[in-house]
Amino acid sequence: MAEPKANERMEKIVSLCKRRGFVFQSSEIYGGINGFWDYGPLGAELKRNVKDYWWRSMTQKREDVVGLEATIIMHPKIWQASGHTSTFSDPMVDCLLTKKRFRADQIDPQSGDIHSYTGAHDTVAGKSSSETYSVLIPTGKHPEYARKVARQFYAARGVPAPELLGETIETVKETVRYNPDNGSLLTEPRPFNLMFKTFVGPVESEDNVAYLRPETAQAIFAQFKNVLDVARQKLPFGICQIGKAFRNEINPRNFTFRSREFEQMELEFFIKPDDAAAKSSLTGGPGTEPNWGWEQWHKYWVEQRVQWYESIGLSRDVLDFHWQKKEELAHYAKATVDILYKFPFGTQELEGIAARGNYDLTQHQTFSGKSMEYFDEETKTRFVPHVIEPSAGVDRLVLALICNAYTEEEITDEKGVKETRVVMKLHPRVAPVKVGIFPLLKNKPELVKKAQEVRDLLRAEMPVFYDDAGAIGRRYRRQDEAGTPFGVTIDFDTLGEKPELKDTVTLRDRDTMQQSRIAIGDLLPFLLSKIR
RNA sequence: GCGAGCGUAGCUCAGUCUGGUAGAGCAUCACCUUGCCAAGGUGAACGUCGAGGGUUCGAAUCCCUUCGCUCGCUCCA
Repeated sequence: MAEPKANERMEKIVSLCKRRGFVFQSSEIYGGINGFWDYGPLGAELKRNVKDYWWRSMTQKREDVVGLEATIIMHPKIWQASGHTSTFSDPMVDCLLTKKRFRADQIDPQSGDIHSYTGAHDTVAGKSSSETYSVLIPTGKHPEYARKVARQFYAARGVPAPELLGETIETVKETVRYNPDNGSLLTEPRPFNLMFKTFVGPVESEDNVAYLRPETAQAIFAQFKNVLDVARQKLPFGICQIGKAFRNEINPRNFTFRSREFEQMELEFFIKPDDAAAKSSLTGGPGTEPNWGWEQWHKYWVEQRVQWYESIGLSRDVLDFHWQKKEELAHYAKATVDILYKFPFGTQELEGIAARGNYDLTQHQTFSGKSMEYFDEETKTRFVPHVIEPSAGVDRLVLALICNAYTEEEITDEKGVKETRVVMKLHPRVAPVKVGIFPLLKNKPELVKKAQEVRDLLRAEMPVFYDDAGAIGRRYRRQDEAGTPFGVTIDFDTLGEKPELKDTVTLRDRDTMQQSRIAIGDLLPFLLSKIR
């Protein structure tokens, strides 16, 4: 449960995101658009750092994963094969009395007597309604049951003491048009297309309907054979992709957490089926066992991913893990682990790591008629590879990093005055700006000149922010809110006022506010070691 | 999609009940001041009060519609 305090915290975070330029509402000048968000200067850097680091962790630091960048719009058959066309367009119906919503295909067929009315009026109040309405009751049940429900319906439409008009009774079998709970008529089924639809080519005809992808994963399966042919990889190996996905969420919520346009980082790690793996003696990728089955690979990837989160500042104690129970699993999944973050608005999923068997490749083999089989030279067997899928939401992760970094500290200065310091304790790896550079005083040209030299030295290698406005303490605090992990101040000692300190600067640590003296020549190696 | 609440300067909010042509604090910019942890001085800029329509001599304020945000329900592949 989100307590009021948690809600307050979230509001402060949203406010800081706007004030400092992490996140803006999309199309704000036109009143905004529900479920879409933009990243401002700091947010864009932060998100890019997250994606770059993930990409490097997958493709650069491993031998056994290669990248892919596929289009957002693909052949519509892909979504038939994946099952999205059917499961993403459930018709929904609402109860006309209670407004409760049902999936139309989940209503049990019922039989009984339908009592229909052409309207109702209340002569005393002088109100009437000509809306038609009907109620289903089991055959033989007293008609008053139906009339009671109908009176409630008309009462809710402004007829205080309704006298029912034009009652007719009809016996029906196997209807799904009535609410099983109270017999009330439901609305007409309305399609809920959770995939964004568009048309390829200038003519809007049913023949050229296409969809904006609701996930990036299917492109990996669809291109599996091509990648296999060119990448000189043997099982086990993975294909990863970062890209936009689109879902027409019924109800976007919780800031950027559930957006209609969002970005995913997905890996499909292909492995041998257990029986083929058991016969194997060749080693796979670095640090891997030759004959691991899907359970071991699944656990391996869960651990890999948790370590990755730790390396950007999300420790195990702010994460949560949910091993899905048998009955929660999608029918094709053998196991799924959700990695969750404890957001102020509740503990919510960042990443799902699913063991999907060979379901997806088999589906595409069936729908495309093209073989998805892999020939294992060692065991001389042919099979459709199985897959482990770590699938993470970039925007959710960025939001988690922002929430996790947001810190308010009570500071007591030397005069004993208390104040609050707001600091974004982002890990240096993902922080948008790595170092702030400040001349102690801006009206001393020699300080400014030296500070600009330091700025030019560093900005070739990392994002820096140069600031000479106002008091030095104020500049430090401004960078605290931006999450800049280090501050460098150029003072008169840098210029050689005390000869032994010539060409040294003050290095200030964001989290501890500790200051130390460091030679300008040592700055770059020091900073690079912290941000890589 | 339903219900409730909210929407006024970059941010936090007052003003709305009792219509009379928009305010505070912080932030921003310039100059002065500045000797390492923000809120000294002087000056400046900043809102068609979410949008549209209506009532009225006159609307931030009353009415209707709409968009957005929050919470609950629903949904969650």
